[in-house]
Order: sequence, then structure tokens, then C-alpha cells
Amino acid sequence: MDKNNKVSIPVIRRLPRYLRYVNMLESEGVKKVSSRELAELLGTTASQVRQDFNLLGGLGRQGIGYPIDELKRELEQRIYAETPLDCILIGAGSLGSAIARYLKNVAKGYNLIGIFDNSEEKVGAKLEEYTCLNIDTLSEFCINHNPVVAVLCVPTSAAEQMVPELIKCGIKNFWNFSHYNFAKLNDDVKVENVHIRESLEALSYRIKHEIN
Amino acid sequence: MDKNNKVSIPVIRRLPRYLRYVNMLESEGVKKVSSRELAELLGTTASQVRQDFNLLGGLGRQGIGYPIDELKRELEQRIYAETPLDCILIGAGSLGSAIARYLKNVAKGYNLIGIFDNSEEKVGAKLEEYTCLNIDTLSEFCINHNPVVAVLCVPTSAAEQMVPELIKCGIKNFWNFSHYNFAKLNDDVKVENVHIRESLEALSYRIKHEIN
DNA sequence: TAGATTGTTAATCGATTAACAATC
DNA sequence: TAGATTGTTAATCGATTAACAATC
Repeated sequence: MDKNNKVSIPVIRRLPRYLRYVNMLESEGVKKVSSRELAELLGTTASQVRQDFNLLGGLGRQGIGYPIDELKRELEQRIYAETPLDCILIGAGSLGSAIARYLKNVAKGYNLIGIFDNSEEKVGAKLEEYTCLNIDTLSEFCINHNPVVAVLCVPTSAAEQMVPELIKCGIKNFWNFSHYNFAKLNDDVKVENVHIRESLEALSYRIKHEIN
Repeated sequence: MDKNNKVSIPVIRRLPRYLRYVNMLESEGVKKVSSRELAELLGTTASQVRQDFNLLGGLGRQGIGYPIDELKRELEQRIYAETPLDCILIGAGSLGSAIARYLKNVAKGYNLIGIFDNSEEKVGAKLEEYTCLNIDTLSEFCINHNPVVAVLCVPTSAAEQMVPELIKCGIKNFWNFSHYNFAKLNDDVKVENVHIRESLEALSYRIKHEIN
């Protein structure tokens, strides 16, 4: 919509961060903030803050700064879906359980509507008030409930099988904790990867080679 | 050590990915791979693969490609610590439990030596064969066992309190799942952030604004 | 030899930072 | 008015991609 096309991925990844700090400042009763102050809090530059906020539509005022309430409203309006996004979780292991809990109790803009697993011991179990469903019932579930996001908390090999099926079910958005590679997929499929292993290995690399 | 200073953060984040694919190819019995083939698998460019692999010290051979076994050896040698890095986990909630499990059973190059929490119900409980310890015993534990990495699976407010204490205990490396901001900290402190919330919010932004 | 593919330099692209006129 | 701070353009920086001689 309108000029959002301008917003690049690096900027998008910074917006939630800004929102966190804006919320923090608001809860402290702060009414306005300058790009310099915010940059200092975040450990970035005032230039970057201004460049980024500019995309939000000129909320700032010369000599004054940015009004917290407007920043918050604008950021929330941009980030959160108007109607919560219905999502399903695939994989009810320990990570899946943690993520289910997060989606249910913390995440804004999402609505967890089902949890699936393929193992006998998991199916039927309770997770956060959800009964874990058999993966075989997935397509039927999707026809009835039309989830828009799938959260992948399964091993990569399982994701390999699941993803084509999920896409067949009409799901185009993925929050991916597996290492399944969406690279060569359709352009209209959106994926946010959380690659825990790669993060941990980057850390050991940096420790070993003293890179900050 | 030697020419590793050259390796930039973006490259470091790609190395674990290369290693995954190299392992995959090896398990399929493949003996050599060209930059073009690997690029296709990963969804990147042959140029980037060659640039990156060049930093590993010229393993490739013109007209042939890169030998899988040497690639694997070199990548592993770079990424994993010679001696596993002793680490402690702070926060035994559902995410902490999942991460403990991962560190114990999956992660290479790390050795989980203790789990801490501040809540009465958690302390004394068993997680993956570890008995959850009281956070008050942290500094004593650190004096005795000298962990080198702390994994933060606590809320941001708890991290705010904990981090200075952990640093006082001599810990300089952090795998951070909280939103505590290390920005203005000492230069010799290394942090890898896994910001789940920000990833999820970036996804909803992209869905809302149709950005791929 | 001819074909393939590297290593590496050069060109391009995009993101970050700096600068400064506009203006509150 | 003077000081502060924005919005925005220009400069810089770094990362990615392209090109090609070297060589297996």
C-alpha cells in the first residue's frame, strides 16, 4: 500500500526494535524523543533513525523531535495485522511447545489455531489448551480454517515433506525454525527464518577467532 | 589467528550454512562440488561462494571444483572450538528447556555445565539430567567452573540485572534470546542475538505490506 | 587440446553515515 | 531571536556480483 514499497528488509527488521523502545519510553512517561537520544539507546546513529522514521511519513518536528504516541501508533499500525493472522504450528517438540506458548501468550497480531505433530505420543496431548492434532488431518483442517501462516518447528527432513503440502493447502507465509531451504520457491511465498544452529555456530566462530 | 581477520560478519553467518550443505553432500557420497552447483543449492551466486571459500585458503581446483572432504574439514575446524565451550543457561522456562535440550543433544562445540533460575518452583527441578540451580549460587559456581558462554533465556528485565553480574563473573560471550541491549558494552564482549519477537513482527509487516 | 572452473580484480549495487538547509 | 532537530540530499562505505586470466 502507498509508499511502503520503499521500505527495505533491513529497515523492516529494525522497526520492531524501535517499537520496543518507544513502548519503553512511553511506559516511563516520556512524551517525545529525538533521533539522537533514540540512537544512543539503540546503539546506532541519529542519521539512521531519521532515515528510517522518515519512511513512516514525517512524524518528526524540527527543533523538537518525534512524539512518542504518534511513533507508537504508526509503528503498531505498520507492524501488526489489522485482524490477527491465523497460524498453525507444525511440530510439538520442546521448541514447538515454547513457541506455542509464545504465540498464545505474548505475540501480537497472531492467532494460533492449531498444533500438529506426526508422533503417536504427541497427538492428542494438550499444549497451551490446544489438543495436538494428527498431521494427517492437516489438509482437512486447512480447508475448514484457512490458516495464513505456518510455523515450522520440525526437523529439516520433515519440513521438506511438509512445505509442499502446506503450500498446496494455500499457506504462503512461514515462520521457519528448521533448516529447510525455501530459496527456489515461488515469489509470493514469504519466509522468516530463525536459524538457531547457525547463530550458535557463528558465535563459536567469533569466539575462536576473536571477532567482535 | 593468521588471516581470519579478513572474514566479515556476513561471511561468518554463511559458513555454518555451507557446512550443512557440505555435510549433506558428503552423506550422499558426493566427492566434489563446484561453486555453481553449491550456489544453486543454497539459492545464492557462484561468485559469492567462491569469494567466501577463498577465505578458507584456496581449497578449490580450476576445472574441477572443491573437494567435499577438505571443505568439511576446513569449515569444521574454523567453526567449532577445539575444546567444547563450557556454557551455562540462565532461565529454565519453556524456551530455556528447549535450548537446554538443543545444547545437550545437538549442538557441537558446546558443553552445557549448569542451568540457573530464580523461581522457587524451577530450582531443584530436573532438565535434561541437569538440576536447575538457584541463581544466587551463580558467582560461586562461576568461580569453581569458569563457564565461557552464558545463554540468556530470561525476560529482558531479568537480563538487565543478570548481565553485569555475569560479566563480573568473567563471562564474555553471550547467546542472547532476551531483548537486552548489549550495544554500549565492552568491546571484548561477544553477543549473538536471537530475537524471536523481531523476526515474527518482521513477518507480519511483510505480510501486511506484501514485501518479499 | 578443449572445456570447466577457480582465484581474484574490477564494477555495481545498496545501505549507512554525514552534511546542511529548512523550520520549529 | 538563537538553539535544536528534522527531512533530505550527497558522500562514503561495504558487500555482492560480474568478468576474466590462470590453470586443472
